[in-house]
Amino acid sequence: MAQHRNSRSGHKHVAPSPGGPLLIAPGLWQTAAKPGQLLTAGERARLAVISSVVRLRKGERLYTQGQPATAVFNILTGVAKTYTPSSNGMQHIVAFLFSGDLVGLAQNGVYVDSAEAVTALTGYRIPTSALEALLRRDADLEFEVVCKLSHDLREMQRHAFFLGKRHATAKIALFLQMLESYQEARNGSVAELYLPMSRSDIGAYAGISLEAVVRAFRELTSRRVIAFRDRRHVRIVDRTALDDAVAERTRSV
Amino acid sequence: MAQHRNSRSGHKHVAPSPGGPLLIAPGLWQTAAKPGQLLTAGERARLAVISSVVRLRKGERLYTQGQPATAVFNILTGVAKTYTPSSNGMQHIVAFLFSGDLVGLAQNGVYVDSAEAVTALTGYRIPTSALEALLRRDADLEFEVVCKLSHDLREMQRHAFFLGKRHATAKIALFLQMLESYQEARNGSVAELYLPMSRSDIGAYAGISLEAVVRAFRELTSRRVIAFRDRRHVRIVDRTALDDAVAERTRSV
DNA sequence: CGAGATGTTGACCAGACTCAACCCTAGTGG
DNA sequence: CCACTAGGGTTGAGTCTGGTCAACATCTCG
Repeated sequence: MAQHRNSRSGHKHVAPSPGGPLLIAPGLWQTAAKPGQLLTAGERARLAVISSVVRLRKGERLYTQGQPATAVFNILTGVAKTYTPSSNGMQHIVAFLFSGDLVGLAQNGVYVDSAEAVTALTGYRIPTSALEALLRRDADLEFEVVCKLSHDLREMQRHAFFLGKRHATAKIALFLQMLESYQEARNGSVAELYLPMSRSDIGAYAGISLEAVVRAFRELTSRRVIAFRDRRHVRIVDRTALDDAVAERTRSV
Repeated sequence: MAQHRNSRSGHKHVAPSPGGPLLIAPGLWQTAAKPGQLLTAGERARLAVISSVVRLRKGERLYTQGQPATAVFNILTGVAKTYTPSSNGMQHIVAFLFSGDLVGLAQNGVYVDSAEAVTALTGYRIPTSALEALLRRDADLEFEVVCKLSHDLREMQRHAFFLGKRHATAKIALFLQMLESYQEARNGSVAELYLPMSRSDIGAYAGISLEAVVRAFRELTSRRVIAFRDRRHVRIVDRTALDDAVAERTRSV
């Protein structure tokens, strides 16, 4: 792998080798300073040794539900989704995955869902056998994995909470808040949200039809809570009103 | 390390010693023989050293959302629920916890939800500081925790899937299947399901009103899919029809 | 420039929520 | 042993959201 590194000017070149896997999550029991990258340089290097880089185009599969789970994936850039088939041929989206996330949950050696790229994607492919061996040797690294899994668990709980909302508008409002916190954790503050996924993906994630997604967006737009620049870029205009929408009460102007 | 300290007077001591904490989950990457207890006797003993036994009556709190997360709980007997406040003073139930489960998820040192006993409860209270120290020393034990967290993550995904269902009957059918798999993993095969929680708890878990819960139960009963012995005991009569109900199509017979 | 995919809008209708009444059942005290 | 009570549980009537279907608009890419 790429060995020669420039001197300690503090700058790493990104193009060929991004410096190893990335795990992003807030602290668990420590009141961590800032939610950020969990791994030390050494840990990233050790993980990099056992992993390979993957690149996928939009729409390509990472893995398929029911197949033998030979690897876990760590996303570097781009967005992925995991999904399971639902009732009428539709798919239920389990999660959207961003940089610093781990994908590839297994049970009894088999993937429990399918994953595909929502945008162009780069990431690491980490074989499970090497990963397990490494984890059993390196308790500190493994502890970071525990933190990350705990974080993912909380995120799933938020998703569940969100699916429990009755009104489509509340779901969409919560979805926007979720996206915002994701993008803020990665890119710092954002003036404008980017929606990489299609309307039907949002619907499949929120548990509503894509028409309901559109209606909810229209509702929030007409109430001057959000404003679209184009179909993929929104700005949150009135944060208080967005909170009200999440709480499922109509804003009393 | 201290070996035997359980003869301390004044401290709660379990008469029929349960042998230490219990972690129940299926395998992750290995095609494990049987989904069962993950910990070795040694691991259980090491955990027991740092934990204390707790006993709660029905309705008592384990911990409260927002308070400093000083401990994790491991359930031995009984049922607990975790919940967060929802819109209109209602509560959204995040999960029901059974024996072999871990409760007490934290973020930045603070509990992310509240937990209380649904039935009389016994369990272990494991202080986070001692737990973290132990995990960082014992990678194999920690790996079991990784497996358990992965399992919980899958369970949350099932819950989310379940909340995405449109029809109340489908949700209730899925809820029954979930309860069954829980009880089978613990007690072996069960001829009859026990519902320890109230109808409103089921509604708060399923994201529907308690009236809808009742109506769904009535619907399934009148279709001869299930049969109630009393309000807390159900028997699954027609498994195929139950699957059909989960898939949100009416049975064509 | 055209064709297929994606996004938007409207009309209609089924199903779940709300509200309000009533029915059990377990637990209490006479 | 029984009457009483409080809390959950059950049922019904009316309202309203969101699903479905169908038409149309817009975008993307060859």
